[in-house]
Amino acid sequence: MDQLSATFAALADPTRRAILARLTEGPATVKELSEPFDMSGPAISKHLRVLEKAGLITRGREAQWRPCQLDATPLREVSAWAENYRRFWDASYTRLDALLTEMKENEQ
Amino acid sequence: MDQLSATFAALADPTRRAILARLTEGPATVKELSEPFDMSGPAISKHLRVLEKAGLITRGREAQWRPCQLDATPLREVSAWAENYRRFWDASYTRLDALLTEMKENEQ
DNA sequence: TGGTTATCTAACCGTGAGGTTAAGTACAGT
DNA sequence: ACTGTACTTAACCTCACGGTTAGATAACCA
Repeated sequence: MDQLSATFAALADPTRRAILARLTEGPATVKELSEPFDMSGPAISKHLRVLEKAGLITRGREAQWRPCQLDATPLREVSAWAENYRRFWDASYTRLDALLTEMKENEQ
Repeated sequence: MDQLSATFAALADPTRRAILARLTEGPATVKELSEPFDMSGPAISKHLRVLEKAGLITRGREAQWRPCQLDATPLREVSAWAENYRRFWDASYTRLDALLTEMKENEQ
């Protein structure tokens, strides 16, 4: 699976997006991350594994804790990918497109 | 499944992203969209169904054709979501963050 | 040493995703 | 009316996902 697909797949789950949102406030242990969810530990562990494989988090070791930290690097690609479609949803870009089309037609 | 999850899930497949890319050049029939892929018709039909349910394409009817058209509206949400993480990957934002942190520490 | 806490691994389960083939539907052209 | 083209539906297969429980591992604490 390519990087971008892995990133999108990781982001497709609301639990994982919530974990990322929590990590914007700083590192956290697995226990802390699992608090908000009515879900078993292993389930959270699996989500963290998915996020780690997608490169969205990194994990350390401190005694019996495995602190998680956000790594937003893959989101740069997501943002860049979406940007290529901005002109298809952004009204001002649409107007610009229309203007350019009109100019192109007039010059023929 | 919520809208954002559906959008991310739809984008997680490279075939579907390629279809969207093709549709930026204008509407296309199912046959045209399936040309680049070594894949059966029904497989493409399923991908189009996923894209349609995610609101990323709209479909018309013209005789025996079902032309597909890009609708990038859901990508606005994707872009907005990613923007919330920009400061975690963008170097200039990182420097700004560091500066703000330093200022905050100094004023205490 | 024993007990508690944090976390992961293993085995399992139900469901849905992504693919196939075969058959059905709908329209066009002759 | 017949044939071909475009597309969908139905049935099926395989496999990965998201969850579970039970047991293993590792570190701290008394």
